[in-house]
Amino acid sequence: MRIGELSHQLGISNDTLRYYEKQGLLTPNRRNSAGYRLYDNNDLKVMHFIIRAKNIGFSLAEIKDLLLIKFEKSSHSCSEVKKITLEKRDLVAQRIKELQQFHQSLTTLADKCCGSQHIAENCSILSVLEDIDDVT
Amino acid sequence: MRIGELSHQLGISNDTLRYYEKQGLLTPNRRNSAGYRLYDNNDLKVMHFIIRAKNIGFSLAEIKDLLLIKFEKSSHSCSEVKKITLEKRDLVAQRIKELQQFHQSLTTLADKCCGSQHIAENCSILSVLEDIDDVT
DNA sequence: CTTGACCTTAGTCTTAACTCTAGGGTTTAT
DNA sequence: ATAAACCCTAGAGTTAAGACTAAGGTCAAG
Repeated sequence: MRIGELSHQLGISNDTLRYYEKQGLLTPNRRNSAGYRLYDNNDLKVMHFIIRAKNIGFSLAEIKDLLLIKFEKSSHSCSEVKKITLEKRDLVAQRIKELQQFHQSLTTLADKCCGSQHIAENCSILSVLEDIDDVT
Repeated sequence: MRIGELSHQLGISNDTLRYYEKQGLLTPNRRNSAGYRLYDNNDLKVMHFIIRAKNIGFSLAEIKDLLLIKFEKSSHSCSEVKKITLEKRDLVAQRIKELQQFHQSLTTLADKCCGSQHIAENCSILSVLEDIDDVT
């Protein structure tokens, strides 16, 4: 498929795809005679991965690292790969924990807010900061 | 406390604190005779909140929104506040789900990688994209 | 009473991640 | 066969979130 079709499927712009290519994230392996980029289904999958990683908060440079994680036919580099992967995973786990705390904070806020009208004057993010700090 | 002490406690720069003030996130309520900013313990708490929200991926503009969430002495605005809060919370929940999927993907990758030597040639992020897409 | 650490504002610079523009070639539908 | 829709490259512009600089005021120690 050409760039327009891929970008449309992904809901991103052609410019973004070309930018990612420039950053070394995804280069389509073929061009047609006119020089148009030709993407395949694997490219689509890779882009899904990239977009997901980006939403999670990885930078393009980090995503490039992730995409470059590969077994290099030696057990040495393989264990290195595993180490990197587990480090990234721990990072993700840490973020999950933080998000869960934040989720709890917002729940606390929503509960205080309007749940019972008579404590409505406490209805502010600032009023739950202590709860948040307790969790942290 | 003055700006230097606060920034030191938080592990951020004075510039960042002044920048946040410019963006309307946190303005210390007092200055000394020389014009130095004077922060108190509540400011410290608010900054902890801001930093946590930022780590989670909220933009400064969004954090400002969060900090402005307040009960306006009318049940109408209070229900509005609750709506906004729950929307933000849903957003956080969505991100938690995505992160969990990503965590699973990285686990799958690490397991494939070096776990048993004979499948080591599959040791690449790309080789688990299908698993990821199944989850998605 | 001066030296060094700290603070002020205003303004410029940087980086990441796009986004847009100009100027041109290609494909497709009518 | 031509207009509309698509694609190309190179390079400039934009935004967020700071970091840095200049030029100066303040404060505590020796």
